[in-house]
Amino acid sequence: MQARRLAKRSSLGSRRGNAALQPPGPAPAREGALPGLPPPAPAPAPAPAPAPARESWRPPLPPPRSAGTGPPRAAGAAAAAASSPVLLLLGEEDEDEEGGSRRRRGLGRVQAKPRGGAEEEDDDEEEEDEEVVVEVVDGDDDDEDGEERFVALGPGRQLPKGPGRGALKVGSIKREMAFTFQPEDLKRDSSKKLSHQHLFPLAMEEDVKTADTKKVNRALDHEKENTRSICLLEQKRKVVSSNIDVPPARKSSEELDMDKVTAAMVLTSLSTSPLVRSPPVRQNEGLSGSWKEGGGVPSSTSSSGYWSWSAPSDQSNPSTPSPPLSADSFKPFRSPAPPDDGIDEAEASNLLFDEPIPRKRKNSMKVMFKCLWKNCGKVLSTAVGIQKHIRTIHLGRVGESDYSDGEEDFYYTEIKLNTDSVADGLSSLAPVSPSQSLASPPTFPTPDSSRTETPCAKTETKLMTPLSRSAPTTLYLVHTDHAYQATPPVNIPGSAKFTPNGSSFSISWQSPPVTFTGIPVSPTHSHPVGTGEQRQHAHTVLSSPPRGTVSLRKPRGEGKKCRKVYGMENRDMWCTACRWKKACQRFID
DNA sequence: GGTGCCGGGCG
DNA sequence: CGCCCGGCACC
Repeated sequence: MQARRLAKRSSLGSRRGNAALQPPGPAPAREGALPGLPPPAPAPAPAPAPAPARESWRPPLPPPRSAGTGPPRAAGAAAAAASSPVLLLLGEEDEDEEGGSRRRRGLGRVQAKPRGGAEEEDDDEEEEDEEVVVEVVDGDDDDEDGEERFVALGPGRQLPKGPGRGALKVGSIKREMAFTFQPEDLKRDSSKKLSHQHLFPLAMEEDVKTADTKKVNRALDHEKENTRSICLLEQKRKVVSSNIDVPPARKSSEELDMDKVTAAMVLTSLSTSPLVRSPPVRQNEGLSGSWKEGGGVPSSTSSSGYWSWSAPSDQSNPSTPSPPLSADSFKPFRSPAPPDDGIDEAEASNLLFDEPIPRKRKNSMKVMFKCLWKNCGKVLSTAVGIQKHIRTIHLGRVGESDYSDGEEDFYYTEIKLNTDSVADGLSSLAPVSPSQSLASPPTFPTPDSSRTETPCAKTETKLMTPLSRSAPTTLYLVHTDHAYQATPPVNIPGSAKFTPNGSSFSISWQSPPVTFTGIPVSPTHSHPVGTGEQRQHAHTVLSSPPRGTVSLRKPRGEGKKCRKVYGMENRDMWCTACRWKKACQRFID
C-alpha cells in the first residue's frame, strides 16, 4: 500500500508544486527540472520525462531563437522548439519527453549496437518516428550532422540543433530537406543495413508497422476502409490537382498509408532509375481497365498500404495484386476525369514521389496525438509514439513495449494541425488557414463529439501558442467537472479494446471532418462514439428523473470498470477516479 | 458479498 | 485540491 502510494505520489507528485500552470507531463522528471537539477537518476523506471525539454516550458516564451551561439543545451532544445512553429509542436513533444530522452537513448543504442534492419522494436520505431518528424520539420540534417560531428556530445544532440535550425525557415527547410535528407538517412542507415526502406525514412517503417497492426482491423472493416480511402483519394486529388504544397509529415493513418504506397513506388522508381515514371503511367493505363471493372485494384490507397510493397513488383509484372480490399477505392478517384486520369495519376505519382519522402509533405494537415493524461499535454506525431508514451510514462508499463491492451487509446487523442497555419500562428496568431477556419468555429458546442473534436483541436492549436498546448485537448476533452482524469471520449472503450493498435481508429474518422467539412465523415463511425457519449449523457439525464428523485447518483455504469479490467492487483493502472472510489472516468458508460 | 460511487475527511 | 476511505446503493 504505502509503497504504492508513495510511488504514486512520486509520480504524480509534482502536481503540488506545479499544479497551477502545470503544463504537463510526467511529473518526476519535471520536478527535478524545476529546481534546476535534473533528477539524479532517470531511474530505471518508466517515469522519466526528459527534464530538459520540460524546462522550456518554464519561461513563458523562449525567444524565437537567435541563431547565434549555441545556447546551453536545455535552452537549446527549448529554443529549437520555440523557433519554428512546426517545430514547436512537433519538436516540443518530441524533444520533450520521449523525443528527448528516448532519442538520446536511441542514438546511443544505434552507435553502440548495430541495428536490426527493418524489424525494429517499438522503441526503435518510435524513435525513428519522432526523429522523422523532427527531421522533416526542421531539417534534421543539421541535427544529425551535428550529432555526427559532435559525437562526443551524444545525448546533447540538441545542441547543434538549436541554432542551426533556428536559422532555417520552415519553407526553405523543407526543400532542403529533400536533398539533405536522403544522404543523411543513408548515412544513418548504412550502419545498419542499406535498403530502400530506409530511404523512405522512418515514416515508412512506422507506417508499415502501423499498417500491420491496422491490417487486422482492416480485415474487419473493409467497408470502412473503402470509404475512407475514397476520402483520401479525394483529398489527395485535391492536393495534386491544385498543386498545393506538401502535406504535413504526419497525417492521418490513411494519408500515411498513401505515403507508404507512394514511398513504395518511389522506391521502385529509385531502384529502377529514370525510367521510373513511365511504368507507373502504364500501369495505370493497363490497370484502368480492371479498375473500371471493379476488380482488384493496385491501388495506392490506404487500404493498399499493406500490400503496397507489392506494388513495385506489379509495375514490373503486370499481374495485379488481388487483394479484395480496396477494390473500389480508386474508382472515385478516377471516375471524375477518366481521360486525364492516366496523366493525372502519373503526375500525382510524380508529385508524390518527390514529396512524401524526402521532405514530408508539408502542406496542410499534420496529425498529432495528444496525451490526455491529466497533467500531461504531450503531443506526439505518431500513434505509436503516443501510445508508448502513455504506456511507459502513465501506465507504468515498462519493457512491455509490445504489449498493449489498447488502454493507451483512452489516453490520447488525435489532433490535426495545419502545419502552415501553425507556422502562421506563431508568427502571427491571427490568420487561420482558409478552409479550416470554416470548420472550426470558436464555439465548442459539444466538447465531446468526435467530430467537433478535430476542428477544435485544430483551432486550438492554431490559436494557442504551443506553449499553451497542454491545455487544448484537455480543455474540451477533459471538460468533465472534476475530471479526475482526462478521459478522451474519442475511443469507444469497447472497440478500442479490440483494437490492438487503436491508433488507427480514432484517426480515421477524425481526419475526414477536418479536411472536408461537407463530407459526412468516413464510415468508421464517429457516431456511436462521439455522439454516443453525449447521447448517453442526455440519456442519463432523462432517465434519472423517472428513476428517482432520490439520489442524483449516477445510474451506475455498467461498463467495465478499472477494477474489473485491471483487477485489484493492478490498481495502479486504474484511473484515478477509480482509485479514489469515484466514478470511473476511464470506462464511462 | 462484490462492486460502483457519493460524501466527507485528511493533509 | 489531491488523495483516500467509510459507507450506501446496487447487483
